[in-house]
Order: sequence, then C-alpha cells, then structure tokens
Amino acid sequence: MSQSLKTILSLRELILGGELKSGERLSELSIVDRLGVSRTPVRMALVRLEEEGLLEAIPSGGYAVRHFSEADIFDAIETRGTLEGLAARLAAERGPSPGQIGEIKGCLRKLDVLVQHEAGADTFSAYVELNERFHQLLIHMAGSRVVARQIERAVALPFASPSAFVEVQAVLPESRAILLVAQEQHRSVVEAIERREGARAEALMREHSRVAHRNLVMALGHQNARDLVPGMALIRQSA
Amino acid sequence: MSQSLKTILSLRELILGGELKSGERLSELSIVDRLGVSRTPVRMALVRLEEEGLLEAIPSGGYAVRHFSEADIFDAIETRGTLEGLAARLAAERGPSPGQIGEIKGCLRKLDVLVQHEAGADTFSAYVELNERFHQLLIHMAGSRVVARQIERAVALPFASPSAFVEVQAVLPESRAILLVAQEQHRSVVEAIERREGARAEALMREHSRVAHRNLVMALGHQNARDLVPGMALIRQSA
DNA sequence: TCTGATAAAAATGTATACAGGCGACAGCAT
DNA sequence: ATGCTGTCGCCTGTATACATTTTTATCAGA
Repeated sequence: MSQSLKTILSLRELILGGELKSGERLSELSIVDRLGVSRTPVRMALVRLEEEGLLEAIPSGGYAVRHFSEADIFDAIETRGTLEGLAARLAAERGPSPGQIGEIKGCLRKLDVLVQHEAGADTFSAYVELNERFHQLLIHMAGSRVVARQIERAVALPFASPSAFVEVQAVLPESRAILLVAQEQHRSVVEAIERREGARAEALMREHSRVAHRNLVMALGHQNARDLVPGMALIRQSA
Repeated sequence: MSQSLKTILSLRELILGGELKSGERLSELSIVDRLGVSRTPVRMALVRLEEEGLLEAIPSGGYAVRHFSEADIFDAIETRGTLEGLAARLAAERGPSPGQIGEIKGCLRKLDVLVQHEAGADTFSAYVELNERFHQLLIHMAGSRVVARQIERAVALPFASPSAFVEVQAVLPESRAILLVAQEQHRSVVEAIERREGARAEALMREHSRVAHRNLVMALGHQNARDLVPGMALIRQSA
C-alpha cells in the first residue's frame, strides 16, 4: 500500500471518528508526527480529502476540518436522491441489457431473503453490502460514466451514502418496517426500469433516498444512535 | 500568483486548446520542461485536474488526458440540468429573500435588453457574463452549500457549463430565436420560484439545460462551429 | 490596561535528491 | 524466426531541505 493511500485512510478515520475536531486547522507537520509519513503524502491526502468534502481550504493556506449542519446533511441526501433518480430514469429510458436486469433481480432476491428473516447481528452488515451492491448496479444500468462519477462524488460525504443510517435502523424499533418499505422501493424501481417507465423510476429513487432523511431525524433524536453514524462528530449547530 | 495555480491554468489551457492530445500520457518532467516550474506544483495541478475531470489516473501511475464521447457531453449537460433543477426547486420551496428576488430580477432585465437588441460582437460576451451571473444567483437562492458545491463540480467539465455553447450560437442563424427561448425560460423560472411552484421551477430549469444539448448537436454538425467550443478537441468517436 | 509594532516561531509553498517499479529493448536460446 | 529473459532507462512515489508568508507572542508606548 502506498504511503499516500495509508495517509488518506488514516486521516479519514481520524476525522470521522471525531478525534480531529471540526473547525480545527490541520498542520501538516502535526500529521507527519502523528502518522509517521513525510509531508508529501500528507499534502496529497489533504488535497484529496478536500475534494472529498471532509476538509475545507483556508484562504491563507492550509486546511481545516469541515463541519456540517443538519441542513447540510439533508441537502446531501437530497442531492444523492436526485442524482440516483437521474440514473434510474436514464436506465429506464435507455433500456439496460437482459444480463443487467437479471443481475439486479438476483440482488433483489437476496435482499428479500434478508428482509424476510428476523434481523440478526450480522444480518445488517450483509444488508449493507447488498444494499450498496443494488445501488451500484442501478448506477451501472444508467450506462453513463459522467453520471456515475457525479454520484460517486455525492456519496463521498459520509452521511450521504445509501447505507449511512442503516446501522441506526438496527437499534430502532421501526427498523423492520423501514427495511420492508425500502425493499418495496427497490423492487418497484427495477420494475419501472424494466417497463421503461422513466418518470416513475426517477420518482421512486428520489423517494427512496428520503428514508435516509427520516433516519437522520431519528438518529439526531436518540443520543445513543448518534454514535452509530459515521462522521456524526462533524455536525454542529451553526452552519 | 502561486506556481501551482499558474500550472493549473496553463495545463488546462493546453488541454482545452487541444495541444495535449486526448489519451496522451502526461509525464511530469515533460510538463516541468514545458512550463518551467518544479515537479511539486505540477503534481498538485495534475491531482486537481483529475478531480476536475480533465485527466484520468492511469492504474500503473501517472495521468492521461481524458477523452469524451458525444454521449458523455449529453450526460454532463443532463446532469447539470438535473442539479440546477434541484436548486430551482429548493429555491422555490424555501422561499428566497426579497433581496435575492430583486437581484435576480435585475439580472433578468439586463438580459432582456441584450436579447431585444440585435446581436453584436461584444453583445455575446456580455450575454455570457450575465447568463453565468443568472445561474449563480439561482444556485445561491437554493441556499445550500452542498448543492452549490455539487453543481460547481458538474460544470467543471468545459462543455457542461451553461455558457459552453453560447459562442456557437453566435454563428448560427437560429441564434436569436434560441436566445429568446432561453430568456423566456429564465423569466419563467424566476416566476415559479417567486410563486413557490417547486415542481414547475425544477422542470423549467431542466428543460433550460437542454438548449445546450441542441446546441451541441449543431456544433458537432458544422465543422467551423466546433472550434468555438472549448475542449472540443477532447471529443472522440469511441467512448 | 489596551493598542500597536516588531520579531520570532511556525506553517505552507517550492525545489530537488533519492528509491523503487514498470516498461521497453536487446540479446540469447530454442 | 520466435519467444523468453535480463538489463537498462525513464517515470512516479517519497523524503527532505530551503524560502516565503502567516501567525503569534512579547514588549514598548500611550
């Protein structure tokens, strides 16, 4: 593994874990001391994490840990939903190959099995994996590098990911119900795409992203749930 | 001006001007020889231009000039339209301040004057400037840092910008008509936002982006028009 | 005590030296 | 003649030294 990649991963973990407080200026040398790599890979990592949205450039030079308001997270989720809606519409309009449809239907079936059974400890991690896979397949069906890239950037923010709040669901009583609704949306989107119903596919995918929004509100409510969301330490009252 | 910024600007110009052919691998040292700066700012510029979408990382290391298909440009425009549609909807739903409404209406009036009069040489550059300003104001009215940032990234691709094909319009006979239609869309979007009609504002902004799509087709048709579009040298038949 | 300037300390921006890896080319063997 | 292999060279990744700017702390004066 390259030093740059190692630095990126370490820094991201430190930021999301809340060990680097938001608003705090990150000096390159302090990171050098902390991680034991030279300044060059540190600088690389800082640039990439700024593009990723976790850091913000200070006008006079250097970087600071970015902080987010609840509204920012709401908007990030809405943005992802809008872009995934675009992907779903394009997939429907362009008509994916039978192979792609078969693949995503297979993914649906596996998700069905998980959702039907009662939730266990490792069931959720399997669900996260399959859920991510479903979203990946859907993006792939749109058949556009440009759209895929844009979505990649949108989900780079930790709480914008389709699976950001799944861990939270695990501790909530409504979790089964939410999962069932989400899975129904998955199924409906695939159906819409298969029938070339672009507008329906788009609307469904947008609405699907809003389960994350509901989960956000719940996560902010229950203090014990906050710790389960990656990057929750970055949230401040002020924008 | 910092060396890094100078390198970014120079490299971008070289790429968009077609002096660096698409697919060509960029060796750091060759750029050092060409621009007279050291490797460090060159590396910085390469990373940033990759994030911007002009370069792509080669798996074995280094960067190559990216190339785009007509479909890529279509999708980039569609993506921008979708995100600007989101911004318009949010602006409508959230209700911008009277000051913001007044500001964008002032912009509208100035555009009206330009569009009414016959097109001159510098009229178009003034139009480009006001058009950019209109889109900026609209994004600002959405009141979301996250959405604004995402749109910034979407318009970073040279031909995805709202003004990418305005230069082309100048040499086409239909230019006046297109400008009138676009201006009508501008006006309608502002009206929709003012009336809190989110769905209408969104739909209008999406459709508005599609004038760029039509211009793209025309630009690809007329060979003499191709040279007026920045970054047209990056377009290849194969994806 | 507060304000201002000045100087020191630190941090970033830049240049360059060093090391490891990947690819190309040539030579040898089959 | 063709395929394999070893070596050479270029290129990227990394480390570090140097310069310039920014920040901070201290001290003098009002």
